[in-house]
Amino acid sequence: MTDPKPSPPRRIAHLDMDAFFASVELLRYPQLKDLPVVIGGSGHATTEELFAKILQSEPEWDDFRPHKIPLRFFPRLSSYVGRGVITTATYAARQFGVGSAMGLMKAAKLCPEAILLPVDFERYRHYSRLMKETVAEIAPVIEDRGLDEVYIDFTNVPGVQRKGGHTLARVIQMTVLSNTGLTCSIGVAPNKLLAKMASDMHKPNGICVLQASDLESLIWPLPCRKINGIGPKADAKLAKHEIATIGQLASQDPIWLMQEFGKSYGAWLYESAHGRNEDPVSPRGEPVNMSRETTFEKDLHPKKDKETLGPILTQLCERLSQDLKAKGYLGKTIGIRVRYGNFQSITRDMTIDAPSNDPNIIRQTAGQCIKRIDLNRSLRLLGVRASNLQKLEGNKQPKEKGADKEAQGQLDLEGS
DNA sequence: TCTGGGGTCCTTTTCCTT
DNA sequence: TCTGAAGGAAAAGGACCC
Repeated sequence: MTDPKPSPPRRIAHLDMDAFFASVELLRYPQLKDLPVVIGGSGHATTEELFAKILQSEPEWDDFRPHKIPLRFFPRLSSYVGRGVITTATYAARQFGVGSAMGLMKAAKLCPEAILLPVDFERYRHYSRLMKETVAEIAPVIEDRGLDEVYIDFTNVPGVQRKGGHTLARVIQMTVLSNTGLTCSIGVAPNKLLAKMASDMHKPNGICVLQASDLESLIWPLPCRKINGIGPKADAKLAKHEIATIGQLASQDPIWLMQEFGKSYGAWLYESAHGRNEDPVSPRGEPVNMSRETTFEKDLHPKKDKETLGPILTQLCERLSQDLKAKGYLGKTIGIRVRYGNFQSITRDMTIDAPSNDPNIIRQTAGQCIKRIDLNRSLRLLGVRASNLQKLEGNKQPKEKGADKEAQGQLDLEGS
């Protein structure tokens, strides 16, 4: 007997919001449209706090509505002091050579007049939820890929047959626009790998439908880096072998790729270059780890700056504990991450007897981990991480062990 | 010279137990 | 008691993503 109903060929969509952070900010501050705006930095005030301060010194100004705030009140890049990078920049800012991941001090030299807005994750999360709820009402099988992206399984959604999914994608695009005020780009293809590349092809506000037969004409001419999973390292290694395009990658001997890049990654490279990918669209499961980290304004020395570092570590542990509690998890393994002045990062972990989300236990364990690093080199970054997570059932809180005396602000750096 | 903060996933190394 | 092999778990590191 044969299968009564052969499963239909997969149709997978990838939805990517257009310049998400910047677009959300422009919804709030439309007066910034067409101006150079960068979003980023770290540790500085929210825009609300900034404006509250500025408005205090301008008693005649009493219209607090965001879209009424005059341009002169917006903070400029030139006035930013400290470390930090640009998370995203508007097109007008990019014309000055300013772009994502660039240091703010460097960007300030290129475009001092650019307006600098702090990252407002709360607001982005709100729009992200709105977008995902909108999509899920039309096509319920979605996979979360961060704030501004989702994969959608179109295969069994009514209407997918029309124009290869183009019509359905248009419906989603229009509904997202109407519910959020934001535009997005959608790619539709036989799998996630190709759908992701397709969504990038007609940006912004575009739709691109790819068939398997488009591989040679549309995918193979693209640079290898366009494959989601080939980063700067792999790309540089491919370039050394004069493999620049996906087509060139596809023509390599798979055995050679596996020898050169490892069995698993090499095989994956070969399959990807041929447009093959069977990954299902699956809703994200439980988180694997949670962490909090911070980069210091200037490098701190574990011994000389002990009084400064201690409270920072304690605060990171408290924030991590709050995160774990808010999401209902316990961590069985607690670890730290440090980055030295030369950007080298190292980690130290420790598995504890009973999983916990207690700030004192996290602090105590992190202190033990710190003892195992080189304490004679200055640190640029310090982070705390909980992994081996276990879901907390109901509202049950774990029995708290006695608070450790050294958990209250002193950096635990010396051997006992 | 500059290089954030969350994450996921994978591979390699180290440590422990038998 | 020592030694070595084997296997698994934990720790460490790295690449990648948004």
